[in-house]
Amino acid sequence: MNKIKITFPDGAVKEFEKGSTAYQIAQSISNRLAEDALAVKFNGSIRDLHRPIDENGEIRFLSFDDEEGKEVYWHSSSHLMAHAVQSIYPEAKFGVGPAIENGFYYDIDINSQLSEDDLSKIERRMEQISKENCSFNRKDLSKREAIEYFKEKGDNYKLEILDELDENSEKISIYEEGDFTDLCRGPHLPAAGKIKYVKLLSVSGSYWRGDEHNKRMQRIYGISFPKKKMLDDYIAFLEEAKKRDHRKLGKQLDLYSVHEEAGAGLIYWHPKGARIRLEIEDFWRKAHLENGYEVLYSPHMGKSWLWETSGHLDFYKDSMYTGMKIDEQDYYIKPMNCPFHIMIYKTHLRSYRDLPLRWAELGTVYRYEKSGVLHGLLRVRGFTQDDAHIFCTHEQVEDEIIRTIRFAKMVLGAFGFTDMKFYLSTKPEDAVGEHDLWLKAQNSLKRALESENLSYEVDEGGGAFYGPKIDIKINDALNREWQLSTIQFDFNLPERFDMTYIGEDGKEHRPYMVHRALLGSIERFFGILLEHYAGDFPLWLAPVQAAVVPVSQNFFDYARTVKQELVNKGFRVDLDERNEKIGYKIRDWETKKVPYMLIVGEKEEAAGTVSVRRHKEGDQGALALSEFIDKIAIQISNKN
RNA sequence: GCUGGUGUAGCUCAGUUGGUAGAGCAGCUGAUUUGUAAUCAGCCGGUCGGCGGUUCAAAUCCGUUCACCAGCUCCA
Repeated sequence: MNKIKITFPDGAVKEFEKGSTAYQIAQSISNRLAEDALAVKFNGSIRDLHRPIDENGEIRFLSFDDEEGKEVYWHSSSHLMAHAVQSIYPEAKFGVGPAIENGFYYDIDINSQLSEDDLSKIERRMEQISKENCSFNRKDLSKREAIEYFKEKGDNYKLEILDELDENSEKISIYEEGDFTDLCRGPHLPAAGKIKYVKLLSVSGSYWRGDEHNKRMQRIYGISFPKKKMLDDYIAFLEEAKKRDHRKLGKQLDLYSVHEEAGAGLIYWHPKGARIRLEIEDFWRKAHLENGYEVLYSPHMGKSWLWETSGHLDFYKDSMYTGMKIDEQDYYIKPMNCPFHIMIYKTHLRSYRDLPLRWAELGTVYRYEKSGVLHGLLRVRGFTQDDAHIFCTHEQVEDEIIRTIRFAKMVLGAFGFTDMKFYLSTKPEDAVGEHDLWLKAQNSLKRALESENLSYEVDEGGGAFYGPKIDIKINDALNREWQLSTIQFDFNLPERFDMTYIGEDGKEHRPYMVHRALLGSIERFFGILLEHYAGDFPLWLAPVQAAVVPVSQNFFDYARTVKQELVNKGFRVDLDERNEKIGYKIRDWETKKVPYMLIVGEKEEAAGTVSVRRHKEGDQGALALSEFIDKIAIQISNKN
């Protein structure tokens, strides 16, 4: 048989010569398809467009709109970049160069330190090579041949990779692109010419195989697109993200600070930042009390007994702040709240009738984070978790998980996060607890997600050592993903602290324990929220909700009565009594991102109105003060 | 923690080959009494991140330390 049958995505089946390439197949359908395709998926596996096809099967052509097509595009781009680097620095040796979520990188070993200027040099060289449109040619070698080849080149990195490849199961392939050759599994674009718009973003240090004891390499990050508009949009996105950086906005809006002299990773909340935090916490507390939780407070430190019992001193001592001696006893600052909640649990003999217990605390903890990982509010050394522990019976646990998921959706939704993804993490290798228990727990998490009709991804082996978990990630206004909520089983602590309850049968049983945080930490959540809203907080969170701006000193009296009335109604209002022109004041309050300005002058005083100016929108015209009050009261209750 | 980079006034930033620090904004004072994104003038403000060294002389060169930035690793 010299014919093969190819099935297309629309169900059509056509015959082709055996050994036809995917490119030829595409061409026979339409030249357009052949031009747009980046690679193909044949019988479920991705391949180059130019590899011959010898068997019947299903074919799908991948474009830049497909995640997989994008990956091929960016992976080929990383090869193009390496090619360009090699032509400028012939002595360069290459590590790995994969596609990543947004673009690609390549680890490069050269002696000179690369700068921004060098990046644009490499960029231009890439454009040149792209114009030459040299093709990516695949060659299949045996492992022996490949080793021979890279030995000759003196390329130890590739030899090291080859060394770990399984001789039998994998055919080794290399790709040639002009005079550049690289060990690679592929697939690749047909030719470099498809890579049109390239931006090299940064260069930074990395290590061979990510191990700091190994040789240091330089990693160049870049991104590329087939259309100019796509690149422009991406660059605009980067600029927007930079503008929203919470560290920048935090300073600009006077929300928080960190002090070199006082300790890295420790956050100082200024009045306006604290005001927002207060609103977040008030909402949080009220929501918990309304949803069957009770609120606890616990100490910031405790004797070493707590941490020996919990196991933290064994497992996590390096992340705990050094203990201190008080009355010949060792004390530690708490890195988590759980043992304290367990202490409260154990103050009574608990009955199955008491369960479930849902105990929440805004608990401030301290963890030693390595200096290099600190990052504004997102990674700090002292932070307040919106922690809760649910103690329940085996029968109750599934309902409790469902309740928690619903509650999380409500709480996150209040902050404008409605786009969320769910992840189920299962048993890791170094787990504690019986396998049976794990399976049961994982199944109840799974059933909870499914009964709520939530689609989720499974992270095999991604659970904590003490239990499986559900994580919730949200997408912010720039469509960036952040992990906020986590719901975790714990098989470890109930055992270690010997927690029990008396069941219906009059016997002692071990309660189930579930940890959960919805916002994660208040600090980190605040940073994410700040970037999400770009500092334009909704009215219910805004530290100053309205500024009363008199046109001149003649109207200060009226302005004061306006302010007072709003303050009496519980709104947060500033009065601008500065001796400045109105244009100056408006500009100033706009830059402070205050949601409303109330301009008052002769007309307003005579009519008992205020001229309303909405932040970013401008003049809204005059309203009677009472009308304005009604309007914002509604807005606040809708959390807009 | 590791690699590279950065650190100058409250903020944003200038500062030539080493000769002893400057702008704009903010702040203060005065004039102006203002109608929807910057009124004018004057003044105040800096151990040039800290410590140590080289030098007649250091913001500038060297060492060290702290902090920040990008990334790596890590994130119970």
